[in-house]
Amino acid sequence: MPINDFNSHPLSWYPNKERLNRPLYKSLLHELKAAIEDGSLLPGTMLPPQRELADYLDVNFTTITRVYKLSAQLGLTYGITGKGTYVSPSGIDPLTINTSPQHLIDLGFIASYEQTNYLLDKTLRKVASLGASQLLTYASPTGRDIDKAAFRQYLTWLGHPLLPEQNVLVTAGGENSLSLLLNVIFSPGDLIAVDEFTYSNFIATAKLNGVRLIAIKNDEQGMIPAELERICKLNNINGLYIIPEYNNPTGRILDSHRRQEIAQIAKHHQLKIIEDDYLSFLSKANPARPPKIFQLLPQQTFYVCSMSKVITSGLRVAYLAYPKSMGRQVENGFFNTTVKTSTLNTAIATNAIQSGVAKKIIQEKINYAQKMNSIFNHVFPFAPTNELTNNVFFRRLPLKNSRKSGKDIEKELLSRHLRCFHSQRFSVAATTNESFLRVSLSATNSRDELLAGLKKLREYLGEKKLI
Amino acid sequence: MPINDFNSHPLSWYPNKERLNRPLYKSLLHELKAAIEDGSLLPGTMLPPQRELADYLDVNFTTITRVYKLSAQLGLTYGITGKGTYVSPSGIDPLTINTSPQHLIDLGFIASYEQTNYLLDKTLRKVASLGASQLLTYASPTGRDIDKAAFRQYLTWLGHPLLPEQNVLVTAGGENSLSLLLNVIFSPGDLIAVDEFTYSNFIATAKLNGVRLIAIKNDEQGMIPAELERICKLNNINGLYIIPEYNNPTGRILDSHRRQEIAQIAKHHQLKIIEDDYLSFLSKANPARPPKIFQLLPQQTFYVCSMSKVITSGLRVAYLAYPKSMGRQVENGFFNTTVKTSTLNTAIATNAIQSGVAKKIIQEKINYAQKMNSIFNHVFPFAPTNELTNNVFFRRLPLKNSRKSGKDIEKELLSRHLRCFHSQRFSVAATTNESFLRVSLSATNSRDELLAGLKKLREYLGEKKLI
DNA sequence: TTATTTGTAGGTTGACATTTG
DNA sequence: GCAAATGTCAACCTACAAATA
Repeated sequence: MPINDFNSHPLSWYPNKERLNRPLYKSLLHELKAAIEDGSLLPGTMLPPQRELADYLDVNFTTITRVYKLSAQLGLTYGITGKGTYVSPSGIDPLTINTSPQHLIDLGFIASYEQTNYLLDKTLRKVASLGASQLLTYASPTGRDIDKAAFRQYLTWLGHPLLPEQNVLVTAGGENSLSLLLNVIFSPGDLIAVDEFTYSNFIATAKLNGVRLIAIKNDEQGMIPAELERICKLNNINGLYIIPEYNNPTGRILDSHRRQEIAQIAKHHQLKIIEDDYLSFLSKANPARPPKIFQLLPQQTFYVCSMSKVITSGLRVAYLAYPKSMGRQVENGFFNTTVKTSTLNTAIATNAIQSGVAKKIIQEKINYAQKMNSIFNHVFPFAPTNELTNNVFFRRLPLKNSRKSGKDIEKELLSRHLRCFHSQRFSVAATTNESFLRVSLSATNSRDELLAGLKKLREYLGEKKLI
Repeated sequence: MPINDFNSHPLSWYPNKERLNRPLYKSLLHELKAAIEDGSLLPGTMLPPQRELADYLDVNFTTITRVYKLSAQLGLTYGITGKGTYVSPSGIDPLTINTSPQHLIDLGFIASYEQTNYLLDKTLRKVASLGASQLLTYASPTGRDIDKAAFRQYLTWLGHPLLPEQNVLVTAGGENSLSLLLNVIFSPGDLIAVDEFTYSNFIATAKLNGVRLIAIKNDEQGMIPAELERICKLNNINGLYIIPEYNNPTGRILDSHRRQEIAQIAKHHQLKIIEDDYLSFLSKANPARPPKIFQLLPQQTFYVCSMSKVITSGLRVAYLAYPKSMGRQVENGFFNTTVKTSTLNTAIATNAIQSGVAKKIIQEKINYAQKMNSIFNHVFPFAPTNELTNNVFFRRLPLKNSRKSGKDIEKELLSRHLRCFHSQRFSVAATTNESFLRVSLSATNSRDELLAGLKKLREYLGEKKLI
C-alpha cells in the first residue's frame, strides 16, 4: 500500500490506475505516450521520480525504470541520473527538414544555389551520347575505378588527399551514407557522441536505427575536447558524429588543435568517427588549412563527402571513404540497402570533376553565397561572424532568452509566411543555455526574396523582443 | 555450487570460466560469439539448455536467457520453446548476394538481361537534351506527379491498377524500398513472418535493422495460410514479407485463393504486409490473373515494384505504393535515409513507360528468359516446372538429402569455377527438410556460357550423387 | 563536504507456454 | 494424456553512480 500523502507532493503525471493492465510496463508506456501526444505532458516537463510514481502506483520502482527507458528509446523522454526524467524537446514531432511545399519565404531548408545547374548541360549531353545505356547494369556496385579516381583527384585538389588505406564507395548522397553507417557499423542501443546542436536529419535517422545520441558541450570554437573525454570516461561511447567545418546549425569550425585532441580521444576510446564534410569545397577558403579528421585517424574514420553542394543536389551522389578493414561490412551493407549508385549519375559527377566543370560550379556557388551573406549582414549587422562566414549557406541568429518554445516561434513565423528553424530542433540535450535561429541563405529564389524575408524576420524578432 | 555430475551429460559448449568477468552476460555473449565465429560451434548445433549451462557456471538461469536472447538478436542463434537453442544456419557468414567479381560462370546472381539496354539509348538522349539539368534539384522528393502517373499507367497496363487510397513514392530501387520499410515501419525486435525460403538480401537487411524473421512453412503452392495463422496466434507478429509471384528462391506462385486467405489473416492480426513484386511484368503471362495483395488489403500493404527487371537494373528506380495513412512516416523516413531519387533517373523511367520503350524491353527480356529456360530444361529435364516457369529468371534444382552443408556445396562449385547458391542461404528456419540449388539463368553473358555452366553443374551433382 | 534525491544496470524470482517422450 | 525438459517473460531486489543542495 502507498504510504505517502500524495497531496503534499503533487506528481506531474498521474496515470489512470484503472486503465492499467498487465503487463504493467507496456500499459504504462502506452499511457505515457498518449499523455505526451495529446499535450497533457509538455516538452521539458519533469516526470515524477521513479520511486514516487512507483509508490503511487504500488509497483516496484524498476518497473518505472523500464517504462522510462523504453520511452527514452522512442525519443519521447530522456533521463539524467541525479536530476530526473524529462519530456524531450522535440517530443513526437518529426525533426525532418524537407523542402517546403507551401507558399512561403523559405529561410529554413539549406539548398545549394541550383541556379548553377545550367553549367551541367554539356556534361549531361556528353554522358548521354557516349552510350550511357551500357553503364546501366549491376556491375561495379561500389563505383568504377575511374569514379573513385575522380574523387581522389577532387580531394587532392582541396589539399586533403586520401590515404592508400582508405577505400572509397560511391553512395546515393550524403543522407544515404549516414543512414548506411548508422545501419551497418552501429547497432541499436549504441551511443554516439554529437555536438549539442547537430544536423537534425542525423538525429532523426539515429532514432530510426535505435542509436542513442549524447550531446557534447560546445564553445564558440565548436566541440570541447575535455567534455568529449569526460563523457567517454563516464559512458561506453561507440562513435562520434562530427561536422568539423561549418557545423550545421552552428556554423562553427574546429581548429587544427581541437581536431588533433578529438582524434586523440577517439583513438583512445576506440570511437568510430563519422566525419560529415558536406561543404568540403569551402576548405580551400580556410587559410589555416586544418587537417581533415580522416587524415589524423584514418583507421577509425568514415568520411562522408556529399556532392550535393559541390556539383548539384539533384544528382544524389556522395563519396564515402572508410578504413579498408571495414570493407566487407560496409560494402555488403551498402549492397543490401541500396545495391549501387546508378553509374549514370556517378559518371556525370566524374565527368564534372575531371573536366573542370565542378570548379566552375563551385566558384559560382561561392559567388551566390557571398552575395546572400552580405544581404544578411546588412539586415543583421550584430549577428555572430568570423573570417570564414562570408561564404557559408546559412547563418546563426542568437535569441534573447525567452519563455517561448522553439516550436512556438517556428509556428508564429509560419503564420507570417516565413519558414525558419529554431535551435531546439537541432538539439539532443535538454540543457540548452543557448537559443538561436538557423537562417538559411540558400533556399530563396532571388536576392529580393531573401531581403524581404530577412526584413520580415527582423520585424518579428523586434516585436517579440527576441533580439 | 554446481550439483550435477557434468561428465554424464556433456554440454555442447563449455565457456571458459576463467575468462568470465562482470557483467556476466556481456562476457558470456562475447565468448559465445567467438565460439561461433571460430567454428567451434557449428551451424545447427544445439546449445546447452539454459538451466544446465547456468548450473555449470553457477549463475542464475535467466542470465543465460539474456545471453541467448542477445545472440538471437544478432542472428547468431535462435531458440524454440520446449526444444532448445540452436546455432543459426547462416551463422555469421554474410548472406549478401552480390555481383561476382571473379572469373567464373555465374549461376548465382539474378541479373536482368542487360543486353536489352541499347533500347534505352534514345530515351537517354531525349531526357538529356530536354534540359535535364533543370531537374537536378531538391524539388519533388517523392517524385513528380508525372512520374507517379507513369507508374499508375504501368500497373493499369498490367491489369492491377492502384487505388486512390494508395500513395506512391519513387525510391532508389527495390533494396532501397525494403531497407526503408524495415527501418521506418518496423522497430528493432519486431517479428516479421516470411516464407521458409526467402530473398536472402531481405534476411540480411532485417538483421541489420534488428528485425526478427519467423519462417512459415510452404508447400508446392507457396506459403501455407494455416501455418501463418498458427504462427500469428502463437506470437505477436508485426508484419509479413511476401513475394506472391516467383518467390525468390523457390519460384512458387500463390494462387488467388491463397492470396485471399493470407490477406484475411493479415487483416485479422493487423500485419503490415510488404509485397515484393520484383518481376511484376510477368503477371501478364499468368492466365489465372490472381489479384495483387495490395488490391485485397490496400490499407495494410506496402507494395514494392522495382524497375530493375522491367527497364534496367542500372537505373536504380523502384516504386513504392503505401497506405495514405502512413504518409508522413514513410515520406519523412525516405527523406532521412535517401532524400530523393534523382529526377534524372526517374524521368528516364517515366519516359520509357510512356513512350512504349518499356514494353519493348519487357518483350525482349521475356524472349531471352524463354531461351535460357529451354536450355535449362534440356540439361535438367527432371527439374520442377509449372506452366509459368518458361519465362522466369532462375530455376530450382532439388537435391537428394546429403550430409553436405550448403556452404560446402557452394565452395566445391566455386573450386570448379561455378557460382550457384544453396537453399540454406535463403532459409530462416532450421528445420529445412527441403534442399535445393537456385540456378540463375540471367547472369551469364551468352547462351553458350550458360549451357557450359549447366553441364558442369550436372556433372558435379552426378559425381557427388546429389541428384 | 556530505547527505539526499534520482536514474541506471545487473542479476534473481516465479509464473507460464511449448515440445517431446 | 501427462510429466519432464526447455525457453520466455514480467516484475523485483540490490548495488551503484551522478547531480544537487
